[in-house]
Amino acid sequence: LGYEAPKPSRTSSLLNREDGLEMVDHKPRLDGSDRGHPGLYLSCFDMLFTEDAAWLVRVSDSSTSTDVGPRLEPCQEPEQCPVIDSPGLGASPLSPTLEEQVEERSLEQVQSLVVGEVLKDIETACKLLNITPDPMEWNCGNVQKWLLWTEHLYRLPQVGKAFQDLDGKDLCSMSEEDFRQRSPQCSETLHAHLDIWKSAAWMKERCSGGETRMRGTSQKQHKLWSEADSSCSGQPIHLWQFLRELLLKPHSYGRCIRWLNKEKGIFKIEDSAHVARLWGLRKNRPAMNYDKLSRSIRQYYKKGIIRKPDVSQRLVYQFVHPV
DNA sequence: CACGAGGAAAGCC
DNA sequence: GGCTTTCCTCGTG
Repeated sequence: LGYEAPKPSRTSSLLNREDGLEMVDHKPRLDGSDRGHPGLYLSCFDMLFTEDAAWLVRVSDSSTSTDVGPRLEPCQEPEQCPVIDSPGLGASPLSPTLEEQVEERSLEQVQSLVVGEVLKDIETACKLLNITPDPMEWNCGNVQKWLLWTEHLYRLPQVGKAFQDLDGKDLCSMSEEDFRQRSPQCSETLHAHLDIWKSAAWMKERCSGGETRMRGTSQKQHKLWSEADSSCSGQPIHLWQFLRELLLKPHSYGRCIRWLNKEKGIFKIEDSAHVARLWGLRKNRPAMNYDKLSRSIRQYYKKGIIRKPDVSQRLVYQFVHPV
Protein backbone atom coordinates (compact mmCIF):
# COMPACT_ATOMS: atom_id res chain seq x y z
CA LEU A 1 0.00 0.00 0.00
CA GLY A 2 2.76 2.39 -0.76
CA TYR A 3 1.41 5.13 -2.87
CA GLU A 4 3.37 7.26 -5.20
CA ALA A 5 2.76 10.51 -6.90
CA PRO A 6 0.34 10.43 -9.80
CA LYS A 7 1.67 9.87 -13.24
CA PRO A 8 1.05 12.85 -15.45
CA SER A 9 0.34 10.71 -18.48
CA ARG A 10 -2.80 9.18 -16.99
CA THR A 11 -5.93 10.78 -15.83
CA SER A 12 -8.14 7.86 -15.00
CA SER A 13 -5.63 6.17 -12.75
CA LEU A 14 -4.31 8.81 -10.48
CA LEU A 15 -2.40 7.05 -7.83
CA ASN A 16 0.34 4.74 -8.91
CA ARG A 17 1.52 2.31 -6.32
CA GLU A 18 5.13 1.37 -5.80
CA ASP A 19 4.39 -2.30 -6.22
CA GLY A 20 2.82 -1.99 -9.60
CA LEU A 21 -0.80 -1.58 -8.66
CA GLU A 22 -2.72 1.44 -9.53
CA MET A 23 -5.29 3.18 -7.48
CA VAL A 24 -7.98 4.89 -9.35
CA ASP A 25 -8.94 8.48 -9.12
CA HIS A 26 -12.28 9.23 -7.66
CA LYS A 27 -14.58 12.06 -8.38
CA PRO A 28 -15.44 14.02 -5.29
CA ARG A 29 -19.06 14.45 -6.23
CA LEU A 30 -19.67 10.75 -5.96
CA ASP A 31 -18.80 10.40 -2.34
CA GLY A 32 -21.13 10.13 0.59
CA SER A 33 -24.86 10.09 0.33
CA ASP A 34 -25.36 10.68 -3.35
CA ARG A 35 -23.86 7.33 -4.15
CA GLY A 36 -26.55 5.03 -5.41
CA HIS A 37 -25.97 1.84 -3.43
CA PRO A 38 -23.36 2.10 -0.77
CA GLY A 39 -22.21 -1.51 -0.67
CA LEU A 40 -21.89 -3.14 2.68
CA TYR A 41 -18.42 -4.27 1.87
CA LEU A 42 -17.31 -0.99 0.52
CA SER A 43 -18.60 1.31 3.17
CA CYS A 44 -15.72 0.66 5.48
CA PHE A 45 -13.32 1.61 2.74
CA ASP A 46 -14.99 4.86 1.94
CA MET A 47 -12.00 6.55 3.42
CA LEU A 48 -10.04 5.38 0.42
CA PHE A 49 -12.24 7.32 -1.90
CA THR A 50 -13.20 10.42 -0.09
CA GLU A 51 -11.21 12.62 2.21
CA ASP A 52 -8.34 10.21 2.22
CA ALA A 53 -7.47 10.67 -1.39
CA ALA A 54 -5.65 13.70 -0.10
CA TRP A 55 -4.05 11.56 2.55
CA LEU A 56 -2.78 9.12 -0.04
CA VAL A 57 -1.18 11.86 -2.01
CA ARG A 58 0.25 13.29 1.17
CA VAL A 59 1.83 9.96 1.96
CA SER A 60 3.45 9.88 -1.42
CA ASP A 61 4.70 13.40 -0.94
CA SER A 62 6.22 12.57 2.38
CA SER A 63 7.90 9.55 0.88
CA THR A 64 9.97 11.80 -1.29
CA SER A 65 10.93 14.19 1.44
CA THR A 66 11.62 11.76 4.25
CA ASP A 67 13.31 9.12 2.23
CA VAL A 68 14.94 6.65 4.54
CA GLY A 69 14.94 3.52 2.45
CA PRO A 70 16.19 2.74 -1.00
CA ARG A 71 13.97 4.07 -3.72
CA LEU A 72 12.28 1.86 -6.19
CA GLU A 73 12.46 3.03 -9.71
CA PRO A 74 9.21 4.26 -11.18
CA CYS A 75 6.97 1.77 -12.85
CA GLN A 76 8.36 0.96 -16.22
CA GLU A 77 5.11 -0.62 -17.14
CA PRO A 78 3.26 -2.34 -18.64
CA GLU A 79 2.48 -6.01 -19.11
CA GLN A 80 2.78 -6.68 -15.40
CA CYS A 81 1.14 -3.49 -14.31
CA PRO A 82 -2.35 -3.51 -15.68
CA VAL A 83 -4.13 -0.25 -15.55
CA ILE A 84 -7.57 -0.03 -14.09
CA ASP A 85 -9.34 1.97 -16.65
CA SER A 86 -12.81 3.20 -16.05
CA PRO A 87 -14.79 4.21 -19.07
CA GLY A 88 -17.21 6.28 -17.03
CA LEU A 89 -14.66 8.64 -15.61
CA GLY A 90 -13.65 10.38 -18.78
CA ALA A 91 -15.57 12.88 -20.84
CA SER A 92 -18.59 11.15 -22.24
CA PRO A 93 -21.02 12.05 -24.99
CA LEU A 94 -23.79 10.07 -23.31
CA SER A 95 -26.96 11.61 -21.96
CA PRO A 96 -26.73 12.65 -18.31
CA THR A 97 -28.87 9.88 -16.87
CA LEU A 98 -27.20 7.17 -18.84
CA GLU A 99 -23.86 8.69 -18.07
CA GLU A 100 -24.71 8.72 -14.41
CA GLN A 101 -25.66 5.10 -14.52
CA VAL A 102 -22.50 4.12 -16.30
CA GLU A 103 -20.46 6.21 -13.93
CA GLU A 104 -22.13 4.67 -10.95
CA ARG A 105 -21.60 1.16 -12.20
CA SER A 106 -18.02 1.75 -13.13
CA LEU A 107 -17.39 3.40 -9.80
CA GLU A 108 -18.77 0.34 -8.12
CA GLN A 109 -16.53 -1.85 -10.25
CA VAL A 110 -13.57 0.28 -9.46
CA GLN A 111 -14.34 0.20 -5.77
CA SER A 112 -14.62 -3.56 -5.84
CA LEU A 113 -11.33 -3.79 -7.65
CA VAL A 114 -9.61 -1.53 -5.18
CA VAL A 115 -11.08 -3.31 -2.18
CA GLY A 116 -10.02 -6.60 -3.71
CA GLU A 117 -6.51 -5.31 -4.13
CA VAL A 118 -6.41 -3.98 -0.59
CA LEU A 119 -7.46 -7.38 0.67
CA LYS A 120 -4.88 -9.05 -1.50
CA ASP A 121 -2.21 -6.76 -0.12
CA ILE A 122 -3.18 -7.59 3.41
CA GLU A 123 -3.28 -11.26 2.62
CA THR A 124 0.17 -11.07 1.10
CA ALA A 125 1.53 -9.09 4.00
CA CYS A 126 0.10 -11.67 6.40
CA LYS A 127 1.85 -14.44 4.55
CA LEU A 128 5.10 -12.56 4.40
CA LEU A 129 5.01 -11.61 8.05
CA ASN A 130 3.34 -14.75 9.25
CA ILE A 131 0.68 -12.86 11.18
CA THR A 132 -3.10 -12.99 11.21
CA PRO A 133 -5.09 -10.36 9.31
CA ASP A 134 -6.95 -9.29 12.41
CA PRO A 135 -4.91 -6.77 14.42
CA MET A 136 -6.92 -7.64 17.53
CA GLU A 137 -5.22 -11.03 17.62
CA TRP A 138 -1.68 -9.76 17.42
CA ASN A 139 0.84 -10.18 20.19
CA CYS A 140 3.63 -7.69 20.76
CA GLY A 141 5.88 -9.42 18.27
CA ASN A 142 3.19 -9.29 15.59
CA VAL A 143 2.70 -5.59 16.24
CA GLN A 144 6.40 -5.00 15.77
CA LYS A 145 6.37 -6.96 12.52
CA TRP A 146 3.42 -4.96 11.26
CA LEU A 147 5.19 -1.73 12.18
CA LEU A 148 8.31 -2.86 10.36
CA TRP A 149 6.20 -3.68 7.35
CA THR A 150 4.40 -0.36 7.41
CA GLU A 151 7.67 1.51 7.79
CA HIS A 152 8.93 -0.40 4.80
CA LEU A 153 5.86 0.41 2.71
CA TYR A 154 5.75 4.09 3.44
CA ARG A 155 9.47 4.53 3.95
CA LEU A 156 8.96 5.79 7.45
CA PRO A 157 11.69 6.11 10.02
CA GLN A 158 11.85 3.29 12.53
CA VAL A 159 9.23 3.76 15.21
CA GLY A 160 9.06 0.26 16.64
CA LYS A 161 10.53 1.26 19.97
CA ALA A 162 7.77 3.76 20.63
CA PHE A 163 5.24 0.95 20.37
CA GLN A 164 7.10 -1.65 22.35
CA ASP A 165 5.07 -3.80 24.71
CA LEU A 166 1.84 -3.06 22.88
CA ASP A 167 -0.21 -5.95 21.63
CA GLY A 168 -2.86 -5.79 18.94
CA LYS A 169 -5.69 -4.92 21.29
CA ASP A 170 -3.71 -2.03 22.74
CA LEU A 171 -2.90 -0.82 19.27
CA CYS A 172 -6.50 -1.01 18.08
CA SER A 173 -7.76 0.94 21.04
CA MET A 174 -5.42 3.84 20.32
CA SER A 175 -6.77 7.05 18.92
CA GLU A 176 -4.85 9.10 16.41
CA GLU A 177 -3.90 11.36 19.30
CA ASP A 178 -2.43 8.34 21.12
CA PHE A 179 -0.44 7.57 18.02
CA ARG A 180 0.72 11.16 17.85
CA GLN A 181 2.06 10.99 21.37
CA ARG A 182 4.17 7.98 20.56
CA SER A 183 5.24 9.02 17.11
CA PRO A 184 4.45 12.60 16.11
CA GLN A 185 6.03 12.07 12.70
CA CYS A 186 4.24 8.91 11.59
CA SER A 187 1.02 8.98 13.57
CA GLU A 188 -1.22 9.81 10.64
CA THR A 189 0.13 7.13 8.37
CA LEU A 190 0.25 4.45 11.02
CA HIS A 191 -3.21 5.22 12.29
CA ALA A 192 -4.70 5.28 8.82
CA HIS A 193 -2.93 2.12 7.76
CA LEU A 194 -4.08 0.32 10.88
CA ASP A 195 -7.58 1.53 10.14
CA ILE A 196 -7.47 -0.22 6.78
CA TRP A 197 -6.41 -3.45 8.44
CA LYS A 198 -9.11 -3.12 11.07
CA SER A 199 -11.70 -2.50 8.39
CA ALA A 200 -10.52 -5.48 6.41
CA ALA A 201 -10.73 -7.69 9.49
CA TRP A 202 -14.20 -6.38 10.12
CA MET A 203 -15.13 -7.20 6.56
CA LYS A 204 -13.74 -10.67 6.83
CA GLU A 205 -15.75 -11.17 9.97
CA ARG A 206 -18.92 -10.19 8.14
CA CYS A 207 -18.13 -12.36 5.13
CA SER A 208 -17.37 -15.48 7.12
CA GLY A 209 -20.23 -14.79 9.52
CA GLY A 210 -22.57 -15.37 6.62
CA GLU A 211 -24.81 -12.49 7.58
CA THR A 212 -24.12 -10.71 4.34
CA ARG A 213 -25.21 -11.89 0.98
CA MET A 214 -22.46 -12.72 -1.45
CA ARG A 215 -22.56 -11.01 -4.72
CA GLY A 216 -20.22 -10.83 -7.69
CA THR A 217 -16.98 -9.38 -6.57
CA SER A 218 -17.45 -10.05 -2.90
CA GLN A 219 -17.41 -13.73 -3.67
CA LYS A 220 -14.03 -13.23 -5.18
CA GLN A 221 -12.95 -11.47 -2.02
CA HIS A 222 -14.26 -14.33 0.04
CA LYS A 223 -12.23 -16.70 -2.08
CA LEU A 224 -9.19 -14.56 -1.46
CA TRP A 225 -9.59 -14.92 2.25
CA SER A 226 -10.09 -18.65 1.98
CA GLU A 227 -6.88 -18.89 0.03
CA ALA A 228 -5.16 -16.82 2.65
CA ASP A 229 -6.46 -19.08 5.37
CA SER A 230 -5.38 -22.27 3.66
CA SER A 231 -1.93 -20.96 3.03
CA CYS A 232 -1.42 -20.07 6.67
CA SER A 233 -1.14 -23.70 7.64
CA GLY A 234 1.81 -25.99 7.86
CA GLN A 235 5.54 -26.09 7.63
CA PRO A 236 8.00 -23.25 7.56
CA ILE A 237 8.29 -21.91 4.07
CA HIS A 238 11.18 -22.78 1.79
CA LEU A 239 13.00 -20.19 -0.19
CA TRP A 240 11.95 -21.67 -3.52
CA GLN A 241 8.31 -21.62 -2.38
CA PHE A 242 8.66 -18.04 -1.31
CA LEU A 243 10.09 -17.08 -4.69
CA ARG A 244 7.19 -18.88 -6.36
CA GLU A 245 4.77 -16.92 -4.21
CA LEU A 246 6.30 -13.64 -5.27
CA LEU A 247 6.27 -14.71 -8.90
CA LEU A 248 2.60 -15.59 -8.63
CA LYS A 249 1.82 -12.00 -7.70
CA PRO A 250 3.22 -9.85 -10.48
CA HIS A 251 0.77 -7.18 -9.40
CA SER A 252 2.65 -6.76 -6.18
CA TYR A 253 6.15 -7.95 -6.93
CA GLY A 254 6.54 -7.72 -10.69
CA ARG A 255 9.07 -5.03 -10.26
CA CYS A 256 11.39 -6.96 -7.99
CA ILE A 257 11.01 -10.47 -9.44
CA ARG A 258 9.30 -11.66 -12.60
CA TRP A 259 9.07 -14.49 -15.08
CA LEU A 260 11.20 -14.34 -18.18
CA ASN A 261 9.70 -17.60 -19.39
CA LYS A 262 7.00 -18.97 -17.16
CA GLU A 263 6.65 -22.22 -19.09
CA LYS A 264 10.33 -23.03 -18.64
CA GLY A 265 10.34 -21.67 -15.09
CA ILE A 266 12.92 -19.02 -15.90
CA PHE A 267 12.70 -15.95 -13.73
CA LYS A 268 14.71 -12.85 -13.10
CA ILE A 269 15.32 -11.06 -9.85
CA GLU A 270 15.03 -7.44 -10.85
CA ASP A 271 15.69 -5.90 -7.47
CA SER A 272 17.92 -8.20 -5.50
CA ALA A 273 17.99 -6.04 -2.39
CA HIS A 274 14.21 -5.80 -2.28
CA VAL A 275 13.67 -9.53 -2.69
CA ALA A 276 16.24 -10.18 0.03
CA ARG A 277 14.48 -7.73 2.34
CA LEU A 278 11.17 -9.47 1.77
CA TRP A 279 12.76 -12.84 2.45
CA GLY A 280 14.33 -11.45 5.60
CA LEU A 281 10.97 -10.14 6.72
CA ARG A 282 9.33 -13.48 6.09
CA LYS A 283 11.96 -15.40 7.98
CA ASN A 284 12.57 -12.84 10.66
CA ARG A 285 16.13 -12.34 9.55
CA PRO A 286 16.77 -8.61 9.49
CA ALA A 287 20.35 -9.15 8.32
CA MET A 288 19.28 -11.00 5.19
CA ASN A 289 20.81 -9.72 1.98
CA TYR A 290 21.16 -10.91 -1.57
CA ASP A 291 24.56 -12.40 -0.90
CA LYS A 292 23.03 -14.84 1.57
CA LEU A 293 19.82 -15.35 -0.33
CA SER A 294 21.72 -16.24 -3.47
CA ARG A 295 23.85 -18.70 -1.50
CA SER A 296 20.63 -20.41 -0.44
CA ILE A 297 19.47 -20.48 -4.04
CA ARG A 298 22.77 -22.07 -5.02
CA GLN A 299 22.18 -24.82 -2.49
CA TYR A 300 19.26 -25.79 -4.70
CA TYR A 301 21.56 -26.56 -7.62
CA LYS A 302 22.61 -29.95 -6.39
CA LYS A 303 19.13 -30.72 -5.11
CA GLY A 304 17.69 -30.16 -8.54
CA ILE A 305 15.18 -27.51 -7.48
CA ILE A 306 16.64 -24.42 -9.10
CA ARG A 307 19.45 -24.08 -11.61
CA LYS A 308 20.99 -21.50 -13.83
CA PRO A 309 19.40 -21.42 -17.28
CA ASP A 310 21.36 -22.73 -20.23
CA VAL A 311 22.31 -19.23 -21.22
CA SER A 312 23.45 -17.90 -17.90
CA GLN A 313 22.51 -14.32 -17.13
CA ARG A 314 22.96 -12.24 -14.05
CA LEU A 315 20.12 -12.60 -11.56
CA VAL A 316 18.34 -15.10 -13.77
CA TYR A 317 17.48 -18.54 -12.43
CA GLN A 318 15.31 -21.41 -13.52
CA PHE A 319 13.05 -23.79 -11.66
CA VAL A 320 14.03 -27.31 -12.67
CA HIS A 321 10.43 -28.46 -12.42
CA PRO A 322 8.18 -25.64 -13.58
CA VAL A 323 4.53 -26.10 -12.73
C1' DC B 1 31.14 -3.02 -7.59
C1' DA B 2 27.59 -6.41 -7.95
C1' DC B 3 27.18 -11.19 -9.02
C1' DG B 4 28.35 -16.03 -9.12
C1' DA B 5 30.24 -20.54 -7.42
C1' DG B 6 30.96 -23.27 -3.71
C1' DG B 7 33.48 -24.70 0.97
C1' DA B 8 32.86 -24.60 5.81
C1' DA B 9 30.65 -24.04 10.05
C1' DA B 10 26.86 -22.86 12.84
C1' DG B 11 21.81 -22.25 13.91
C1' DC B 12 17.22 -23.83 13.91
C1' DC B 13 13.25 -26.87 13.54
C1' DG C 1 19.45 -34.40 9.44
C1' DG C 2 17.61 -31.13 6.26
C1' DC C 3 17.34 -26.40 5.28
C1' DT C 4 19.02 -22.48 5.73
C1' DT C 5 22.16 -18.57 7.53
C1' DT C 6 26.50 -16.62 7.94
C1' DC C 7 31.07 -15.92 6.50
C1' DC C 8 34.53 -16.56 3.41
C1' DT C 9 37.71 -17.01 -0.85
C1' DC C 10 38.15 -16.66 -5.46
C1' DG C 11 36.62 -15.65 -10.12
C1' DT C 12 34.12 -12.65 -13.74
C1' DG C 13 32.50 -8.61 -16.39
